[in-house]
Amino acid sequence: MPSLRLVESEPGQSRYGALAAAMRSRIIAGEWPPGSAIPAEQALAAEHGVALGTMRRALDLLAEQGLVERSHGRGTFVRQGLSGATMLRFFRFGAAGEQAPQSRILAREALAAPAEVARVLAIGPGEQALRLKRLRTVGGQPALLEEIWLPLPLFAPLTGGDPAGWGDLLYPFYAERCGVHVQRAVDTIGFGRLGAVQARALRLAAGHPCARVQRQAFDLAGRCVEWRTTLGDANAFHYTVAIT
Amino acid sequence: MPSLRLVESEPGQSRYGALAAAMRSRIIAGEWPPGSAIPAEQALAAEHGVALGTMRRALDLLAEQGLVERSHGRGTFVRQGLSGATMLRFFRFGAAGEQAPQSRILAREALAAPAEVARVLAIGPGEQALRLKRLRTVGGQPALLEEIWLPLPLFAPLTGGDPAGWGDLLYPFYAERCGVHVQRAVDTIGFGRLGAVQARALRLAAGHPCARVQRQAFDLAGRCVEWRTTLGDANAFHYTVAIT
DNA sequence: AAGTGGTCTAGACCACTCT
DNA sequence: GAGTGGTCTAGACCACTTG
Repeated sequence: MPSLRLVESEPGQSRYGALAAAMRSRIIAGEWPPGSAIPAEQALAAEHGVALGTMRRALDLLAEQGLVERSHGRGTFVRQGLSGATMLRFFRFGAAGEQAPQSRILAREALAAPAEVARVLAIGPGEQALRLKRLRTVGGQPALLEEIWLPLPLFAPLTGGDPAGWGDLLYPFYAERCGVHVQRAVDTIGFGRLGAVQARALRLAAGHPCARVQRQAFDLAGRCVEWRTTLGDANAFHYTVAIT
Repeated sequence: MPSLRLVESEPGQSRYGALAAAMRSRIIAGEWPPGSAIPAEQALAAEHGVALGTMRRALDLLAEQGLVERSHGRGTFVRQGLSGATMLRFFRFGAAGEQAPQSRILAREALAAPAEVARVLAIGPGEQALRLKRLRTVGGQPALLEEIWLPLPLFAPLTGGDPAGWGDLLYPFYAERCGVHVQRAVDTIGFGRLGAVQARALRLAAGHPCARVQRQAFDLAGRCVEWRTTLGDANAFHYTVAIT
C-alpha cells in the first residue's frame, strides 16, 4: 500500500518548489546515495499525489541546481561529487602540451585550526584540522603549490597511511576513503607574490608574481569540507568568463 | 485573418526548439526592437498552430539564452543591451567605498585595423576601425586604463563631436548613438606588467603587475562589435567563480 | 519488450500588472 | 476588469536504454 507523502507548500511557494525541497532533504538525508538512481517520475508523482508534469518540474529544478542528473531512457541519478582536475582550468602550462598532471604531498599535519581556517570551515576555534601541502607538476615541471585544510573528525582516515599512494585527484579520493562527496565549490581569484619558501618549491624567484585561487568546497548538505589555497605563476594564469 | 506560420523541425529537433529558432530569427531581423514586448503567448501559439505549453517552452528557452526577459503580468520583452558597469566587477578599489566611477576619453583615432584586431572583429584586414583610449577613475584616483576598438562603418557617429560629453557608460551610449545593442560578452583574464606609458596614466611604477581583461562584445546577431583591453592594478584584482 | 525520461496537447485556474 | 505570464492537471505518444 503506497503511503501518500503529501507536501505542504507555504503560501507563495509553488507546489513543484515544495516538492523539490522535499526531495532535496531526502537526498541529503542519504535515502539515495550519490551515484544511485532515484525512483521513476511516475512512481514519485504517485507517491506525492501530484500530476506527472508537476513532479517533472521539481526534478528539473534539482537538475538545474546540480543535485541530480537526468538521463533519457536510463533514469535520474544523484550526482557524484565533482570529478577533480578543475584547478588547472585557471592555468595554461605551455610546451608540455596535454601531459597528465601529477601531484605529490609535501607535508601532512594535524593542527588546531587557526582562527581564519576555523571560520571558513565553520568549526569551533581551536578544533583539530588536517593541513596538507601539495605540489602539482605538469610534464615534470612544478606548476601549482597548494595548502589544503580539512576538518578533522571527518577526514580522520587520511591521517594515516602513506600519502605517496593517494593518486592525483583528491575529490574521488575523499569520497572513497572518507565518504565525503564534494558537490559544489567557490573559487576566489586574486594576485600576490611568492614567499621565499613557496618560490623554491615552484622553482621561481622569491617575490615572483603569482595568481592565488582560494577555494571553499561544499558537500551535499552544504557543509564546507575543504579550504584550499593554490598558487601558480601569474604568467601562466588565464581564465575566460561569459557575460550575459 | 491570422496566417498560420508553420515551422518545420528537422528530424531530431524538438518542435519547441524549432519554434525558438524561428522566434530568434524574427528578433534578430528586428521585427521587435530591443526593449519592446513581443506578442502574448496565446497569440504566438495560435499563430504557429501549436499548444500553449509548447510555445511557452520555446520562449523559456529564449529567456535562458538571455534573448528575452519574461515578466509576470506584464509580458515578454526583447532584452536591452548589457547595462554597463560590468568591468569593475573584476576589481576592488578600496577606501573610495562605493563612489561612482567616472571615465575620460584620452584619445580617439580612426585607423586601418591591425591584423589581430581585424581578426577579432571579423572585418577585412586593413578596414577602418575606431580606436579609443579611456581612463576610468574611482574616487578621483586613476583605476582602469582601456583600449577599445570599434568597427567603423557601424560606429561612424562616434568619430565626431566632443567625447567629453559621452558619459560614463559606453554600452547604453552605443545603443543611443549607433543603434548597437551589446547583448553578450566574453572576458579573458590574464596577468602582465605595465608599460611605461600605461603606468604613467595609472600613476603606478613602470613594470608594476597588472591584471588584463580582454573583452569581445557581441550584438544580437552574434557579430563582434567591440574589442576591449582593460588594465588595472593586479593588487586590486579579485574575482569569484562558482563551480558545479 | 519493458521501463525510463522527453515532447506535446488542451484545458482550467491562479497571480501579477496596468488602467 | 482585462490582459499577461505562471502553475497544475491528465493523458497520449515518442525516443532512448537495457535486459
